Formats: sequence, structure tokens, C-alpha cells
Amino acid sequence: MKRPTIADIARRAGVSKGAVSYALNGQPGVSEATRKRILSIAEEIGFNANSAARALSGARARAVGLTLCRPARILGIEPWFMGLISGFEAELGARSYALTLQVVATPEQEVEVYRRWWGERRIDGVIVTDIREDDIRIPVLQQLQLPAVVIGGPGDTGPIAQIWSDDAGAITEAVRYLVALGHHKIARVSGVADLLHTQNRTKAFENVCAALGLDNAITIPADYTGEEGSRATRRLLIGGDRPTAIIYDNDVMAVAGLAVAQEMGLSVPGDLSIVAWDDSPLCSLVHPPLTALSRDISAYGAQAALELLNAIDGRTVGNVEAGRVHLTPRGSTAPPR
Amino acid sequence: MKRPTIADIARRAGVSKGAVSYALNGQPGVSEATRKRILSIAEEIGFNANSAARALSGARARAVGLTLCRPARILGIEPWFMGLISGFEAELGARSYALTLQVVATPEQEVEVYRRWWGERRIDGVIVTDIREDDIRIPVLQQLQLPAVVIGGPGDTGPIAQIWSDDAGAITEAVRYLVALGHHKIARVSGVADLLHTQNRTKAFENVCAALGLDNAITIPADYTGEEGSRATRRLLIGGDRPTAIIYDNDVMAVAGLAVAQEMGLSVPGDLSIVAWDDSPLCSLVHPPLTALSRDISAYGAQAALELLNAIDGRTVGNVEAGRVHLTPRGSTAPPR
DNA sequence: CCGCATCACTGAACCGGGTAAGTTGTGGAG
DNA sequence: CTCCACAACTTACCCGGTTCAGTGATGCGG
Repeated sequence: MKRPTIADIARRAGVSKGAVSYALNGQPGVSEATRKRILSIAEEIGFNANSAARALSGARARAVGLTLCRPARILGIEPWFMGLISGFEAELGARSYALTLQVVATPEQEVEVYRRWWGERRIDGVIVTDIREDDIRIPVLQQLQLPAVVIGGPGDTGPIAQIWSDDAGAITEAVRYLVALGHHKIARVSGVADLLHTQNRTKAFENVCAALGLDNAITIPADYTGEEGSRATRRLLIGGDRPTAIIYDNDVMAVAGLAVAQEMGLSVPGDLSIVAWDDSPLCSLVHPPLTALSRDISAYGAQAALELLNAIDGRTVGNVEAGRVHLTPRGSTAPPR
Repeated sequence: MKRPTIADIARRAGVSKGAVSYALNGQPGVSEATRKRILSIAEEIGFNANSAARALSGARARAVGLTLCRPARILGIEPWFMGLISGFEAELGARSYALTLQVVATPEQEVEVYRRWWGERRIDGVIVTDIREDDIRIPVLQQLQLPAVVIGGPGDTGPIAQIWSDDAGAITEAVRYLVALGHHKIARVSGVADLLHTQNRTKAFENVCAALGLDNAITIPADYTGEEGSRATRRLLIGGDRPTAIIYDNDVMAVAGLAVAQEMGLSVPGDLSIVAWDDSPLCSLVHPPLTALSRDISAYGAQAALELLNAIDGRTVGNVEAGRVHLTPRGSTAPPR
């Protein structure tokens, strides 16, 4: 089956290619009558502009890129990324932008992918996640002048826009809630330590615990996987002076922690309260359902996509705070026995 | 920063654009010495061929498409799709093919996306998942002559290649295992009923139960979500003649089923044995860890990508069986009390 | 009735890589 | 020494949109 081109439309409408291009793009230069005729022919023959030709003649590629830099086994089970992706799609799909995905192993590879995409003119901009301190991707994106938005922070990303959520406020709320329930020994199992938002959370956790006079408020670094979550939980629970509540940096580790507690014969929430970060269906799936720090990940993604499209269109975008994180109490938290 | 083009390379090497093109693509027509010189210049200035120009001049777009047609809240938690995606990437990344993703709500929208992608020449082929009986996407793909591979089946997809796994054999193995443990009342909670692989599994389940003389071997249809998994499990467990073992069509529903059993005060595996389909980290995360029907999803995806690349290159591909599914016994199965 | 602006369009160049057809230059066979 | 085959290029056009510089035709004020 032959793909229709603007030349086909031009022939059928009895006008030139240029006129068709103006008509289809809503540019001035054709009469309303001709425009309507051309549009109806385009509709009739099922015309879609060849994205390659469009991109080649200096216009947009109408695609944005996303690299995922986490091991496959984490990606699979983490609801976070898929939530984000479906959020992107909501905005991108509406403007028929495509989303190009690449799974990589290291930040260095990510930089390579950015360079390749840029050289290939394959994408108009990128969405950057898992931002670190002094992230090596930032200077490269600036050098290439590739429009971008960073998800995460707040932190220093120079002129590149950030979409961030108030992690510090959220963890403060969680700790206050646990203290109000009567907990004094609260621990935390964190995600990958050199990610910016992990550091923000850790700092805020230490601050609020100090402010409330909690000692023993330690953070054990982990990596978001269930295995590490279990290991960290065991380390916390085997000591004599064990915590009565644990806050986990993601839902997967929280579920793993719950399993460890059950395995050790501890009752949740009787002996141990559990708070998960990021409220996915996973949290309401287990027994007892987990108290969680919820945010609308999909809306977060949609907002990021919108800001990126703005950046691509040359509108300057500043730092934006995404929707608030709020605590959703469920069966995994209670006053300590 | 200006993007280098083959014209830049040609100028620096003192040859014509054509020679550069031949050299970069490994075509005959240039001497080894010239080819090396050109390649080293390309390397030095960080050349990447403009994918738009390449696609426009009749060559490949070097991208493949994937549409995901499930509600966001399922996509997020289902490890299946992300596993598949990282499998694709392994093959695609190696040949620097891009993966273009689109989340849609209905099969009709999927067809629209295929048509648009085809018209835009944006992709060279598509990977089709969640295949149904008389799937509306198949005739469209044939009409457009868009290279494709179907994941799932076996079923009738005409000339389009399929990658399938032996679901019938797997469920037979699971039932035999439970019977060997001493179970007589085995139930199943299935995924979306009109998907082809669900039907294959249901048929095989009925066959093996009939062959082994099990009565009460009912299948309750669900939709892969935790909520439906819980509901189906409750329905099965409130009856007087409740099953002693349940097989779930995915891991999410199995975990939900486990929570329901615990909530009802039933011990797993003492009162109820649970088998999950698709062994994700989720299965070893909960307590007790779930016995599962394991397959290497990532390898499955890689194989599908490879076959698609073959199809794009014009090599005919037949139906391929992916790696075997095998039963991984864990703590959630035992002889009934 | 002339001159000028405006509209509605045409024609052609352009983007950057692929490739068929044409042009050298060289070596070896006859 | 001539002729031919072949390697090693160059030239020129193609892909399908976008865009800019024209070109008639029309309208309108003076």
C-alpha cells in the first residue's frame, strides 16, 4: 500500500505542494475555501505527514526521549516508572508526540544515548530522572542545547527546568504522625544514596527527628530492591533496641520489610509500624495494607511532559513543584504496644 | 552546537558525500585506506547519521513501536511489561534501534496508532501484545504490510510471526504438582477472558482436571488487578466446599489472594496453597514466598525483538516457541491439612 | 486610470543521507 | 601498444515536507 504524500493531495486538489503545506499547517497563504478542500482530501485519503521529511526540513521530530537507568529487575516491579510513563503519554499523545525509550546500565551510557539522539535529530527533548548531585548529564544537555526537564530535586540543574515534589515536607509529616501515635524509635530504609531526592529526604528526616528529640533515628541505605529492603529490615529488627516504626523509601522495600516482620513473628502494626513511600496498588494489596506517602505519579509525569513541550517550543520554564505528597493511613501503622 | 553531517566529513576527507556514505555503510566503492580515514574522522567529530534523512531516503527509520493497551494502574504494577521492554532493549539497543512507546485505552486506538505510525514512516515494525481471538489489529497490519511479531498465542495470526510460550504445558504441570501434593479441589483465577493466552490456559486447565478426575475445578475470570484478584479469592473461599489450592494467572492477583487468605485467618500453605503465574520479584517478596510458574520474560522480549528485526530485514520468520515455563516451588504450596 | 498593496497561489531551493549512473585511473591480458 | 575490466571514486537526483522569493489577479484610494 502506497503512503499518500502532500504531492498526491496537491494533484487531487489541483494546487501546488506549497499550498497544501500551508493549508495543513494552518499557515496563511491559502483561502478558506481551498484550505477546506485540501483538508477534506487529506482526511479522505488518510494522510499523515512523513515525520522524517518533516524533521529533515528543520521542523520538530515530534518525539521526546526517556532513558531508564536501573537494573531490569527493579524496573519491572517499581510502579513508579510506569506511572510516570503513562503520565507523559497523556500529554504527548494529545499532541501526537512520540515517546522514545531506552534502558541503559550507567549514567555514562545515558550521556552517550543523549548524544546519539541529538546527532540523529531523533528527538526534540529529553526527560531526565534519577538526578544526582553534580549529575554528569546536565552539562552535556547544556552543551548540546537539548531541551530537557529534570524530574526530582530540588537541586542545582542550572538553566534546566525541574519538576519536584516536596519530599522534605512529606517525610516530616510521616515522622510527626508516628510520634503522635506514640513512637519514639523510628528508623528509615532509604533508596540509592547518591540520588538527590534520597539526600533531601535523609536531611529532612534527620532534621525532624532532631527537632522532636528522637534518638536512634537511623537511616539504613538500600537500593529500592526487595532483597536490600529485607536485609536492611533484618538488620534493624535483630538488635536489642529495635525500632517500633520504619519508613521505607519505596513500596517494594516496604512490602519486603513487612514479610520479614511476619517471618520473625512480629505483628504489624502491633510490634512494628510500617510507612511506605509512593502509594501504589501494591500497598493495598498486602495484609495489612500499608500506610503510604501518596502522590499522583501520573499527574507528576503529565506535568513534566507539559513543561518539556514548553521548553521545546522555546518558552522558558522555571522550577515547578508538583502536586503535594500526602499521608494515607492504612492498617500498617498503630500506637506501639 | 552544529550537528556534523556527511558533508562535513567529506570536506575534511577531501572526497565526495557519496564516498562518505559508502564508507560509513560498509558498501563497496571505496578503498580500505579511504574508508578508515573517513571512519576515523567520523569518530573524531562525533558523527551520527541524521535519522530523519536516512528514513526519508527510503531506508529504515531504525525504530520499532510498541503500544500498551491496559489501564495505567495495572501497567504500573505488572512486572511483565517492563520485563518485556528491557528484553526488547537488549536486542534493539545493540543495533541502535529506538523503541517508541504509546499507551492507549482500546484496541481501536491501537489500530489508529499503527496507521499513524505507518503514515509517518516513524517505525519499521511493531510488537503486538495481548492478542485476542479475531484480533482487529491483524488485518490492519497485513493491509499496511507493516512488519510485526505477535507475543502470545499460539493462535491464528495469518502470515504474522508469533512468539509464544507453552502455557498449556505449564498449567498442566502446576495442576499435576498440586495433585501430587494431595490436592483434589483446585481452582483458578484467570486474567482477562478474551485474551488468547487466557483461553489457551483455561482450556488446558479444564482438560488436565478432567483427565485427573478433579471436579469443582472452576476458573473465575478476573482482570489481572489486585482488586479483582481479591474479589475472586473471597468468592472462592467463602463457599462451604472451598478449594485447597488456587492458581492465579498473574503474580499481582496471587499476592492479593494471599492477603485475602491471611485476612480470613487461613494459613498459607496449611489451609490454602497458592501458585502464581509469572515469577517476578514480587513472589519472593511476600511471606510466605509464592510458588510460581517462572519464565524468563526478558529473554522472551529479546527473542521477540530479534524476530521483528528479522521480519524487517525481509527474512521470513515462523512461529517460535519461547523458553520453557517451569514451576518454581516456594513456601506457598504444601500438602493440604 | 494609474500605482500600490494585498491575496492566493506557484516554483524552486533546501534539509541530509542513499544510490544509480557516469567518469577517471590503473593493471593485466592479448 | 591497445583494449578491457575493474576499482575508486564523483555527479546528480531522489525521498517528502517546509519555506521563501516571486507572480498574476484583484481591490482600492486618489
